Amino acid sequence: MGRNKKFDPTVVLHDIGWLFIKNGYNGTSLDDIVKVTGILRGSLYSTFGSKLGMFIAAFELSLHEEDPQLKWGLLLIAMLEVAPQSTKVAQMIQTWYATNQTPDIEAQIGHALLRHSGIITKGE
Amino acid sequence: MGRNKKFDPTVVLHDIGWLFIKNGYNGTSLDDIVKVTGILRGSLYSTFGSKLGMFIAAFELSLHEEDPQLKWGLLLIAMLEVAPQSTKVAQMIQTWYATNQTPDIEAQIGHALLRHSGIITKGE
DNA sequence: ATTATTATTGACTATTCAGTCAAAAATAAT
DNA sequence: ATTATTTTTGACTGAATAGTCAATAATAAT
Repeated sequence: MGRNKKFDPTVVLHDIGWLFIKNGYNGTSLDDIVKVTGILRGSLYSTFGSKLGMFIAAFELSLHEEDPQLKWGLLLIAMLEVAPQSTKVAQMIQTWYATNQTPDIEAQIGHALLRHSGIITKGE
Repeated sequence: MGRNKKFDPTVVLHDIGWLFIKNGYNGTSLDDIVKVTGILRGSLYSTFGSKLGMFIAAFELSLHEEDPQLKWGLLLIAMLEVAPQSTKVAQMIQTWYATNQTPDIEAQIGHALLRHSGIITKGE
């Protein structure tokens, strides 16, 4: 009963995820998110609860999906910016790490960060 | 002529550096910096010009010093948070990378990030 | 001792921030 | 068609933000 959402949360979370990757977590404002998604703050808050809720939902989505760019981008931001202020995010990273531990995992992370910061590109 | 500084900029930059490591760049406010250093904003601005100037000075110092914790902490923050909004910082990282490129550099970066985020500790 | 120069002080500003909420709109269920 | 329920809307709030600046204090150079 009542109306249905006008937007697809999954689509919106992709937009939000890429925005966090571009600007960082603390570097992204809610006005930025409103602008990028076209969804007004009230709707965003009623769906995701808080800015942190938006990050967590986008991060979780990225872990259950195929796009490695999105996943690595959000992982880096989660590790460096968000984990210190959210035990839930810290636990999510822990879980991911426990599941994905390989001999070259550190090199993979380092590679992702070098790519993220633009110091190396594609093949390099 | 005129009075000399009451504080040692090098000491202050260490305090600022550790604060940036703890809270991130965008997560650190000038009130935080004032509190930690005991130096009022006017003096900080007349010495370092801007918040970005404070980061750059602390980062540069860390690259010319011995403390690896400080250096790696600021490198991570520089790569993930600051480089996207400062070409100067991006160049500093480039220069550092060109000079310190080794076969295991990516693993080193990944290791530093895992440590920073508390996912691994000391020996692990 | 005077003075020109520099540093300190901290109140102030204008802007941006995350988050709220009452009203309006839409619609699923009956 | 009515109604109960949900979503949307966007103006609003109080707090925090980076940065400024005129006044004051200190002092190095003369």
